[in-house]
Amino acid sequence: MKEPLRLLLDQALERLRADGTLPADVAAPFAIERTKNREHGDFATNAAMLLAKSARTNPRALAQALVAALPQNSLLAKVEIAGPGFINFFLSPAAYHEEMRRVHAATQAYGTNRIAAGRRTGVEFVSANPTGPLHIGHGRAAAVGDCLARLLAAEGAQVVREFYYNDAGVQIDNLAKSVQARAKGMTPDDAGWPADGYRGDYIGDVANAYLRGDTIEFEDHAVTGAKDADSLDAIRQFAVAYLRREQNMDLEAFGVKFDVYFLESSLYSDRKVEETVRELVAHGHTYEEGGALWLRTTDFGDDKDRVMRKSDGTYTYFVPDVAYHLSKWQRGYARAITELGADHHGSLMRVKAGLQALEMGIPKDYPEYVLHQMVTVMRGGEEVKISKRAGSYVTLRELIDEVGRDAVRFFLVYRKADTEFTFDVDLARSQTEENPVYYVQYAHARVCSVLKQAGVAIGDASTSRR
RNA sequence: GCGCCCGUAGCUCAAUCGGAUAGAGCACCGGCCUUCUAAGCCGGCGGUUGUGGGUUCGAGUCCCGCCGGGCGCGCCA
Repeated sequence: MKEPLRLLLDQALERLRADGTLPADVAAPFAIERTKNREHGDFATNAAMLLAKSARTNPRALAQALVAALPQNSLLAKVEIAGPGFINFFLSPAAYHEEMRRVHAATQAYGTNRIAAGRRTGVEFVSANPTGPLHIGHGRAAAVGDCLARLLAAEGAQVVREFYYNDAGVQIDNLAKSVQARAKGMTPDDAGWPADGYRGDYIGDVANAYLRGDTIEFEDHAVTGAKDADSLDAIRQFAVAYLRREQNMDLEAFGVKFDVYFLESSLYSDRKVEETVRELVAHGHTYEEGGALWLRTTDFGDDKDRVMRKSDGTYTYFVPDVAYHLSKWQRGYARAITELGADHHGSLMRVKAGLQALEMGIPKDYPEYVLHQMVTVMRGGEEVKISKRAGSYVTLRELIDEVGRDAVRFFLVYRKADTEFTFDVDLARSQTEENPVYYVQYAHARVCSVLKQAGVAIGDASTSRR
């Protein structure tokens, strides 16, 4: 509806330029907005306020001229000038009828546009380490990231949903050691339990499956438990496969599908990490000190330099992260969006600094970050504490089973991503008007009922599960 | 101590690029069931936008200080 209004205004402005009311060369990025207040009509524009100065008149007088110059049309019932020089548009019933016809004709495509037509856009989200079941925080990431991807697609972008697996490195070692300890009959409170081991009960499940020789099938691989508690390598492979499959099942239950699962380990096997380091060294943004290789991130706005290669020869986590984001650029993502928990915001600066230090013409704001704040779970009026000691937390799967997929997704995108959020399980489950999900469902039921009473066939839009 | 995010009605939160009288839901108070679901509708009450300055025609929004909360600050990820 803004487009026809903009067209009318453009014509009016053209007339004013033609008759000399406005200088021939002025243009202003005026806005057409929905009004906040019904008394101000349906839409309003600030055009007169923005152009008054160059017309050498006051906003209200210019607004008068603009309104007088508007072409005749059937969309507008009334046009008023108000306040400091706003022009308020009141739509005619015919305008609404016309819009209804457009909705009906466009069906699912209604409201989409081509702003980002064909633009290759990578949206990375969740990216949980395969070291345990997904929790509510991952759920927020999944819901926010998936909505973002859908919105971008609705703008015509060519969206790729991407999940980055940290399947190499210390955390995975800790996982393997934990499963091994379980397989050897230890429990987390025993003296010999790995120092940074994972303590959750699921570790025992993984160990049992491994010892039974279960076969894990996922993403067209299959891994079979070797039953050998001494083979840390076999355990690692099995455990990662087991937990990746679990996470994939959680995500599927949540209605989120990824196009690319990108493995950190591939960055090593494809020599991308090496290549990245070589380029950074070649461009002179590194130095050696204390047996370690440092990246001069302070050249790019960081508050201190960061170690890239530790004195033991291994890389710190952000180096593959830079290599990963470089690969996004090399794979042709004109736009890359990385959705992260706010507790990782410290890594933003490093990754961006790394990309800039490569001197490959990657834009300064690449990638774009979307951060979400922490989620806490309330049940029975009390916060459900995450027990680090027991390794227990409320899993995404439990929440989906308990309150339903759509309700969980609804609540997780109901608030801005950058404010902390408390998920009240009892509220989400309640069948009362305090539960916004219930309220929305009721509205849907009423619409269906009205259509039924009217004898109108219920089409795709109203029977869609979405 | 430093960095990032947040602070708006009793509660949970909106407020588009800095624009009009800061809006919703819940809660509370009052009205409304012979016809589409009362799981509802209508009305009312409710605000020093944490606080003190600044910028300007105009600030919840931008800048500086302070107060309060969260997260981060490793040759961990």
